[in-house]
Amino acid sequence: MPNTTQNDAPRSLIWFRQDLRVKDNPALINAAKHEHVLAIYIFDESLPDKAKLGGASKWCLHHALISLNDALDGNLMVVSGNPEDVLATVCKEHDIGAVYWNRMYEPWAISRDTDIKKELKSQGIDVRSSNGSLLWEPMQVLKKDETPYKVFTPYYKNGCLNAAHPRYPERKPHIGFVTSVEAQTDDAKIAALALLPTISWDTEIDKQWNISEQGAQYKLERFITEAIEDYNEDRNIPSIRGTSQLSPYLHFGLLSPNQAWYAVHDAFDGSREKKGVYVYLSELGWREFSYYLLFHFNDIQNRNFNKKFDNFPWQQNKKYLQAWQQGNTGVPIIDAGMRELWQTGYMHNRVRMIVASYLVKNLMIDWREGERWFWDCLLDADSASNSAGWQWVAGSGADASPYFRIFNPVLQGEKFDKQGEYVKKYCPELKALGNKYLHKPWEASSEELADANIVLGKDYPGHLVDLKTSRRRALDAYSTIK
DNA sequence: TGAAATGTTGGGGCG
DNA sequence: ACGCCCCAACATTTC
Repeated sequence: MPNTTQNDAPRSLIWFRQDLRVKDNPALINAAKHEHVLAIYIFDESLPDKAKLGGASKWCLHHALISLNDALDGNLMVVSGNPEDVLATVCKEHDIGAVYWNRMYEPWAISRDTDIKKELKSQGIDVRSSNGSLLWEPMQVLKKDETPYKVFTPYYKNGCLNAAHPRYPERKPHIGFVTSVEAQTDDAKIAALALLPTISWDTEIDKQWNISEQGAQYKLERFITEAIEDYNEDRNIPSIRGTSQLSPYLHFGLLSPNQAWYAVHDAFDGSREKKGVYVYLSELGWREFSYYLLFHFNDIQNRNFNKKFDNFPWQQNKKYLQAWQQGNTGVPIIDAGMRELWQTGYMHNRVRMIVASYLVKNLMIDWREGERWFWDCLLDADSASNSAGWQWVAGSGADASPYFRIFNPVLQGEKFDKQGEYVKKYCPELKALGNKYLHKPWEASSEELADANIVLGKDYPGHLVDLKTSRRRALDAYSTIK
């Protein structure tokens, strides 16, 4: 940080939030320059509804905290409460002279942090925030006229790629901890936050995800050695591991985007020529763009970016919404995706787009319903990416997919899940159905269904809505607002 | 990071 | 050999 002299208070505090790692953590590096460091995580249950974690997210957080505490040799103080009160008390009790954190960009977090900064400063404490979760911060990328970009490509190419290079990842600093019984934590103390589910739906998830800083590094290495070269093609196929699967780690900051960005760059000698490399880096760019939009146009979580959509005749239909949520729409690729989400807390990206298009267009249900369900169910739930993604699909977002671009889930299934491996994994009742009707069982004859031991409406649902007429209906609705 | 509708072309069957 | 029709296959436009 230029032109700032280091505060020479002997004791500093680092407030961990969504940066649960010891490597490449700017706030931790700053805090560690002091003789003694108090590390704290504050679990706040009084957050606004929009910010309250869903079950899968909580599960992730639990493991992330265990991992962080471990990396800090048991010196992560873990408490429940209101951050403003907790910080004021802890700073007093432990004679803290400087407080550090990495910035968050959700509007509620910005206003909370602003208040806390003011309060702590009034107590004579030095407070500094750093950038620990974005490659380029929203305020530093603007058009020539000083206004924010609204279209991805110029934002990324002219704004980001021409700006100063992102920070190169830094090492874990040497840390001298405050010695205090109160600041010592064991696993039981983290367990007491009750972040784990009371019924154990998480055994499957447990096998698939190693939520730790080390686990993030493994995933990143696997991605670079095994998947990135064919990323451009393979990322579309839900039955294979063609995507990076780094989103949960990025969300909680077990991995910084800088670590991902430079690991990929360095592995390919700094060249972006390989298609998969270029495309992956631009996916990190989309993540940046989501935060950028959230920062500059801060109501994208609740409001249509494109105001025309305020008049869109969304349908309220509990039955349709529930069928979608439970994976009982009768459209195999949709149901497989929604069941994957429910069972594993994750959904393949291609399938996320397909199920979102189906909800918003074929069922004509408000994107906010989908956004809320994803928020509740996803391990990697992230309000910036989630709201930007849903608005993109709905057509109401900045640089969105045009409304008339409607996915046909049958064609998408036939294109990206040819052999039905993905569908059959989550809809095992369709196991014996041949490829011809696998993605459209409602068109199979009763003999073919009988051969596959399926009675539609009993073993597997009949389809909720006709794809052709519901598509037509959505287009007609769109013409009323354009 | 669509899909359907519509338009164009060219080969082959056929009188 | 020729024109006509049909219809894939591909291209373009439209939603």
